Amino acid sequence: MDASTALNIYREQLKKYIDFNEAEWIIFSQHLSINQLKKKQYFSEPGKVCDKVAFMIKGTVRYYHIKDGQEITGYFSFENEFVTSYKSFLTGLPGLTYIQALEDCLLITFTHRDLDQMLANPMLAYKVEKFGRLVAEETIICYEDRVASFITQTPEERYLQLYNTGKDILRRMPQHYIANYLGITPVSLSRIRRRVLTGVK
Amino acid sequence: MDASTALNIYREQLKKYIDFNEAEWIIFSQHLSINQLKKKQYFSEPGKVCDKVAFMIKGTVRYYHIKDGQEITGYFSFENEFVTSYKSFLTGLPGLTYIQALEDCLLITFTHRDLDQMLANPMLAYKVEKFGRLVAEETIICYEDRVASFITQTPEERYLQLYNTGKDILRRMPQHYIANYLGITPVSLSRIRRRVLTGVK
DNA sequence: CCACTTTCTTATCTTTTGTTAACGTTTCCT
DNA sequence: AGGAAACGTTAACAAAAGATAAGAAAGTGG
Repeated sequence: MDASTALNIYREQLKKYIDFNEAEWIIFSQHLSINQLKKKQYFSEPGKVCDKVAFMIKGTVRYYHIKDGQEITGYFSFENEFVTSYKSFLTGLPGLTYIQALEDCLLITFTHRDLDQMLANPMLAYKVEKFGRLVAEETIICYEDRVASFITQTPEERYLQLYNTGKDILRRMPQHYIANYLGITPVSLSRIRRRVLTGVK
Repeated sequence: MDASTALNIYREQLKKYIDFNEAEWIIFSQHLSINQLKKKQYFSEPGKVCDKVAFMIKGTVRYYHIKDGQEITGYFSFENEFVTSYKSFLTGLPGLTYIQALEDCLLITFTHRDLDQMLANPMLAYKVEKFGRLVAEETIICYEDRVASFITQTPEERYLQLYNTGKDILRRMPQHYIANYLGITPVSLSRIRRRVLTGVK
């Protein structure tokens, strides 16, 4: 895929949040970069500041932490979703999360510095503020549901909910990553699946 | 406390996000209401749209769901924090959460309709957009940490972290609410506390 | 001030999850 | 193609959490 196709996809997807006119888009797009990741490359690593927000044109990433020498996968991103270590990006402090490409990825990114420049530009400031607010609000809604699932549901119920709504994750991610995502071990998820899918035991 | 004192506190606290000049504040504050809740009254209830964002001047609330006839407390808000059922407010759809006063509360609120009016007012739009973005981003950071705690920590580790950083919750909330907040039962938290605080068993 | 509710702990028992290890299968890499 | 790594399941055991109930302590509201 060439750069201009990718940018057009981005512009189209952004209409969900904000509709730039031609003049605005010319300036906005000057702050964008194309970023390609080979499988297993990192978009972000613990100890480093994640100073970019990416939009996934093609590919998938997973977010994971290391605890006691073990990888624990907390999240995934797919096509047409944003990718960043939000807290690190917003605070400018080093993050704790690996963000790793699971397939070759094509990303469109802007840096925090570019964001600041856009917010300082009267041509763009208002729409970029709105863009930021809407993306942040959408993110909050996802988190609200996710936290509620940890508070009110058992691991088995979380799996069933994912089974009914999370086809992308189930289809495209290995099961031991999904187990982490649900807050349980891979062995435990294997047992839950036997209970749920076969009715045995 | 009288209304003007409360509004001054609000204005002062908002400086963390945005600094309104006199003219702006006059307009902004016309969209604010004072809202008092007696202990046990509800700020929001399941099945109803939460169409207000509140700022807590005085008091505390808890957020809870009902599951299988049981209350499950998911969150708390204290003085100088925002209070809303974010998803319901943003989508305009009925929420699932009770937000209940645990003490008599003094709140400053604006409705979604007022927010729309402010965003439509060129005098305020830019600063209110920014205000919304910054509050949303702060909320995301809290959620990111909270989800990480469910993914990477055991209930005991979550309790210890709260013990080291969450003095307000520990000091002001009954233990069975805290248990829910940590994603466990009150009985289980009582056992964890014995293990942790006495070293027994 | 007294009854009533709420809160917390403890005990017992059951269920679930974690841990570790083994095994077969699939996928990956060169 | 062939060796290595990754993946999913299962088993056995230990550890933890859930459910339920009982009782003590603290707080609440007439």
